[in-house]
Amino acid sequence: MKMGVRNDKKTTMQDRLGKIKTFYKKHKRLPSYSEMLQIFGLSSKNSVFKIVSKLIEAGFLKKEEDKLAPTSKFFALPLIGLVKAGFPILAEENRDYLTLDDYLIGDPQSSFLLKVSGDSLIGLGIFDGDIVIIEKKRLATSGDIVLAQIDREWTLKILKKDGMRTHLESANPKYPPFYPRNELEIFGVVKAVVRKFN
Amino acid sequence: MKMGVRNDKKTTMQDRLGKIKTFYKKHKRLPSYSEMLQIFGLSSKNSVFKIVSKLIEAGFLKKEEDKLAPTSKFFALPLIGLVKAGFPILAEENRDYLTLDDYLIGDPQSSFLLKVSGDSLIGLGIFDGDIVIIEKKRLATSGDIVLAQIDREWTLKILKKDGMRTHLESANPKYPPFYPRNELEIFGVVKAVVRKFN
DNA sequence: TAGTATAGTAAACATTCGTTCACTTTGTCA
DNA sequence: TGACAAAGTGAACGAATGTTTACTATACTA
Repeated sequence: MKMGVRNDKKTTMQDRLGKIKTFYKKHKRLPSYSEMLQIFGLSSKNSVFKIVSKLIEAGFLKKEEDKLAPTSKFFALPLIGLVKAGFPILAEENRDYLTLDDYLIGDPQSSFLLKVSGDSLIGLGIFDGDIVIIEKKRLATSGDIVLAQIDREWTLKILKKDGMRTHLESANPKYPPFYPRNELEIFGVVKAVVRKFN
Repeated sequence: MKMGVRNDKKTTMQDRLGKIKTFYKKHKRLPSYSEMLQIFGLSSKNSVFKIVSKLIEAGFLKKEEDKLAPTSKFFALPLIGLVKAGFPILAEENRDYLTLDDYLIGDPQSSFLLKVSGDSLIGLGIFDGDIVIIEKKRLATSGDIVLAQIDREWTLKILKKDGMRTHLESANPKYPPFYPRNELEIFGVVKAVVRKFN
């Protein structure tokens, strides 16, 4: 059996990669070679050296300027498309990889999260309790979901520019459009929404 | 003005923290002290040493077993609640911090992402093009959103157990419930959903 | 069964690491 | 103006780092 060998090797490698991932998740950094010694239960640094070399070859780690660092493949989750009837839904090939943080957050410096309350945006699939990622900015274009202060009251709504005037709308037929009496100040634009089940 | 001093200091610190964050985002690791020298444009390692000490005090970095590592505050985005009329929406105090990856992904090893196609779950706020986080498992409880194979066809639906029988439902009145002719095999449970706008 | 690649051990190495000490410069407040 | 804290410089240090070389044990292949 030709594949037997390669699979055994692979599982061991995956095991070790898993141990490194666990370490990384806990410590937010890669273990040093000495630490890998303990993690792997080995006793020669050269063993670690070889293992790391293979992980670099496999594309999970990399070196830049002699420093070891994880690649994006190290973090990313496999992203698959739902092929209607096809089988190879979890096959190794044709996989994309995606890191949620990178995918969702453009500029971390100017972003923050907001826990949504209310049902005024259910039409856009934003429910009570969802968390939206907001990018701080004072300008937005018509159709953007904005965090704004309308006549001193904070709200999360859809920005609509009809000619000269600007107003806010809900995504729920229950609520009427909001026309500012005096001020309408925009503080940020919703870039993404996330929701956890259970 | 008492605050003037502290604010000036803070911005400098924030600047430097920002530079470290930028480095981290690019290299997926913290810069060494020598690298910080370049990043900060300084020329004595001891300067870096002092700066790092302050960042540790401020709670952005930490040491464990003599190794420098970022804290969760280093990564996290501020999470705020929408106080109806209150002002201090972006105030430093009373802030929660949240890392999306940690928040959304429970067990990275057994999780993968799936790009949703179709409108069968719009009732749950899961739209065409959204990405769901799925945890691999073969068992689920009634009400879970599951990735399943029903009579050889892959689908993402709500699992319903009515007594002995098990079937799948949509979250869209357009579609009828699906009762398996022969087989119904569960492959994973949807733990979260994310959607990017624009 | 002999041959050979794979995995691990052991010791030695220069390099880089973070830290400490002593000193200088800058800026603020009384 | 003088005093004092904050911010930065420069050199020196032991300790830990990743890498190399040489050797051993295991296991698959022919």
